Amino acid sequence: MPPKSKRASLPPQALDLIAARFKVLSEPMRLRLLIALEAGEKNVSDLVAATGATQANVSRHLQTLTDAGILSRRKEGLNVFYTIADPSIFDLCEHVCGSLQKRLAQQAKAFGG
Amino acid sequence: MPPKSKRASLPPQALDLIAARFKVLSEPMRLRLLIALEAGEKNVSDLVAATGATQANVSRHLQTLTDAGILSRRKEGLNVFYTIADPSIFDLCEHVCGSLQKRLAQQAKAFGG
DNA sequence: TTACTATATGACTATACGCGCATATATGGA
DNA sequence: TCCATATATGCGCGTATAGTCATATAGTAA
Repeated sequence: MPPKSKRASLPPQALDLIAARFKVLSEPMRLRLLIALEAGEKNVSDLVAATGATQANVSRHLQTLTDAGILSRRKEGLNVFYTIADPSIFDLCEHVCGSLQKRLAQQAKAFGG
Repeated sequence: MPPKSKRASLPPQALDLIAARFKVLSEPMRLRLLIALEAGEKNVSDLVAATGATQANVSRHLQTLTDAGILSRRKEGLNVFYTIADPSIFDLCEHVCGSLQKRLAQQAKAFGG
């Protein structure tokens, strides 16, 4: 998103793209896959083991993340290895987490914690 | 999200919260409302005019954003005014936009643009 | 070739969600 | 009181999507 001065005139198309990006990150299982991949390249079987999900389900989510440009694929024999292609998403996640922590802390205080 | 060193041990519950946050931001209409509100407090009628959406639809999205702690409500007579309660979301949006621009530029170059 | 492994995908179900319509709930004025 | 205005909400529809199961595809080895 452009800086504030230009934001109000964003074409609807651009907002759709930004929203789509957020949507890709809005599934816990996909976040799990990303975190598992932060330590480095892994193949599908590794990710199935790391997440406890079905192989089919893992494959689908990996496809979604790859289509979004967040992951990249590398085929090697029978295996397919996935890597983080856009590390900036972790900045995003940390940002969100900070915001959530602040809010939860406020709520806790309001409750008398 | 915690820094990389602690990220791998995040409880599933935390990931659900983060994913939920992203989901709130994954609707173009909600982004439109946020951008409209960045200029300052507005009531529902203003936002209906600004977005061209139905009053019912605007009300629903405002509720979603308020429940997420992103907006805050202030009632004044017949009107209800909404404000950005968590300005940090704009940092998020800019981050996403930068990432998208980089990727689209690469694709354009790969296409011979 | 056949058998085996790793990954992807078609079909299906269940659920969630955005939207519109109508209506309910305030609040203020005559 | 009665009416108008501003906002919220119950209901239904259509669509999107996560998940599972079974199967297809691709690569390896014998």
